[in-house]
Amino acid sequence: MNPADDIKLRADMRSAAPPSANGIAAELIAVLVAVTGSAPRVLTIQDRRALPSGPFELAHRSLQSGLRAWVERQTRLPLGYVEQLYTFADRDRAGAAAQHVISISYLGLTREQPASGEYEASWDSWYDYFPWEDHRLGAPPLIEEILRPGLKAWAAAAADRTAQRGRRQRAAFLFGFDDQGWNEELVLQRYELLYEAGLIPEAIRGSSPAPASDKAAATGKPMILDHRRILATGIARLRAKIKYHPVVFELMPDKFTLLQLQRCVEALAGKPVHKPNFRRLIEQQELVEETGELSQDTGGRPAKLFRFRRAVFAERAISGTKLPITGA
Amino acid sequence: MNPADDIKLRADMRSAAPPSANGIAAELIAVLVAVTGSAPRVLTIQDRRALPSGPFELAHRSLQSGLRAWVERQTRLPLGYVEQLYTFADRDRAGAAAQHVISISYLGLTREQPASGEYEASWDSWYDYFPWEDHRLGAPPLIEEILRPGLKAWAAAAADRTAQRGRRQRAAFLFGFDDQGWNEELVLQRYELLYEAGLIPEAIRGSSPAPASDKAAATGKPMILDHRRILATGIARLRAKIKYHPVVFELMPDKFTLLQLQRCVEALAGKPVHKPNFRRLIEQQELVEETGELSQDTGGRPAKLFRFRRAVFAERAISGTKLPITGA
DNA sequence: AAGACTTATACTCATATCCAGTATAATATA
DNA sequence: TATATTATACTGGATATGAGTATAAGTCTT
Repeated sequence: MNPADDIKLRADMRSAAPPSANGIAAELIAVLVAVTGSAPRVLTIQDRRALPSGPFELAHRSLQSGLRAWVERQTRLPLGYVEQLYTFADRDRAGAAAQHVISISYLGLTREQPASGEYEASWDSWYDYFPWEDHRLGAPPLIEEILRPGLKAWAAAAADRTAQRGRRQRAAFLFGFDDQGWNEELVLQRYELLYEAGLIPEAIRGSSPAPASDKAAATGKPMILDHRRILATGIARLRAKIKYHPVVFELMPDKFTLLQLQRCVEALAGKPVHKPNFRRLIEQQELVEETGELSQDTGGRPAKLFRFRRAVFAERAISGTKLPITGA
Repeated sequence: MNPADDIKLRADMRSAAPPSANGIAAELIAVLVAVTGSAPRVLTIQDRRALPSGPFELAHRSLQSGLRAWVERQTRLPLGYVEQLYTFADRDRAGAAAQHVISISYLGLTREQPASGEYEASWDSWYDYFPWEDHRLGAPPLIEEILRPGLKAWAAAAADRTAQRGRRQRAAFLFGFDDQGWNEELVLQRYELLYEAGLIPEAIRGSSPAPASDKAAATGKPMILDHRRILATGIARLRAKIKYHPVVFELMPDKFTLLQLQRCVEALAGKPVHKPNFRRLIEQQELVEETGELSQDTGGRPAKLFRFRRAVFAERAISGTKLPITGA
């Protein structure tokens, strides 16, 4: 890809240090997540086509604290939870220009804030980028209508019969064809399958994000370079994490109803959750306590407001919690 | 690339490639694991005080393939499974010299080979470095005899009563005091607790690994810099992984008995496994198939030899498997 | 004001999973 | 021949999990 592009992308977020003759440049890429109501959101820049990234600075004690400081300075968002995702240095990921760049990606959770308006940053539903991942109202029609035929064609194009069968099985397993069930954690694997099958615009080398067409919309909004892959990694990690780690609360306001909490989990998991079981697990584990107040804007019977018991966080953070999201 | 670079598996580990004026140096650190009989082993160099590391080279398509090539050339070990662990760039991790170094650590599984004798590399039981992690014969006495008093003193030294209580609880939870149960996955947390409590020699800044004393032996063999922390990360990751991913087979010879497989799992988990349940799960999932042969050197009734069904690997690698290791 | 509708909250039940214990078969060794 | 060691098979019980149903307490519509 064209170096000029690359610079411009980050005109707003400060440019990464250019690689010197001997050394290697390092940059941080952040997947910042918030949830508003029932929408899982991710912070993007550059007309929603890029994840925020910034140079690695040596001024900080650790990578993590460096990222934290950088994000909080740029967006004024208080970061609740930060976790390293993956480090990339693939030679072909960005063409010649990026050969000497190491990208360290992070997942960060925050409460959405109107702030961060500066730098043309915006919060977008992550299902804009992965429309096939939202199964809260059942499997999205586009899977049967567009992805399945596309994957079928790709499978048929394999060299021999064994390879064809392998491709079909892989596609069927990942996308839950033939009632195989939907495993919401396989976000990255699904994206990479579609990529391999040529259904993702980014897969066409050197192509700049194409203008939106109907078909393109079905395979999700593109991003520059491999940013969509990094986003997929972040979503997958978060979906896995919420099952045994009380990180959901980092995304909630101070006071919330149990249904709000459930909606938040559903937004992340992309799956409906059984209400009675959800409540049973939450209360059983003593993760929350009543505030004594009631929420009036439920539209029905007022709901009790709860607060996360920060006290348990320390212990539960290491021991783990449970949420009723079926594995496969 | 220059072979001379890469060669030495770093005879003198201290200095990674010197950072240039503008750039940053990157290095790879590998936690290579094998299992012999009932001993979980890790490949070390430098008189068993360091993990193998090497420079990051730009010649490879990806970080992962770079690591693979490097390890296989250096040790002649076929790497079965490779996974990225974590990327460190902590400013204080190695003193001033390493300020500009980014370390990318990897976990690699292999079948142990007498090879790799070159470069003073050796295979050591990882319980030499973490003697408190081996609970196959029950909790090691050193926990009650040495660690518990040490942790108790550390807790008492906290500022106020609340902090004291917090420390006590954390220690009790991590080490399973008062019958809280042992969670084998918390390897890193336990190491860091001991580090924080000043019970780990590496915690004393600038101290070179002290000569072995009785007490030092109880807190495990030291390593240089933060290598022991990286090893702890690798062990923790592997212990978590074997529960839902069929990676154990990467450590087994082609043909094996079910008891050998169980011993391997026990070696990694540091916990005994219930034999009937273990066998049921393995066979139920059709992970293995009989070879038809029998092993005579069991000492008792000859055992059937099994072989891993590589066919399932592809699917199971994404869907997951189960092993009967109790979580906590 | 009545009825419909939405949401909160509580309870029950069947099933799957998992843990643990026990029994028996086949071989080596004393 | 007796004993120890290992392989292999079977059985019961506690617990977790998934799904369904019922009732209470409000709002909204007509």
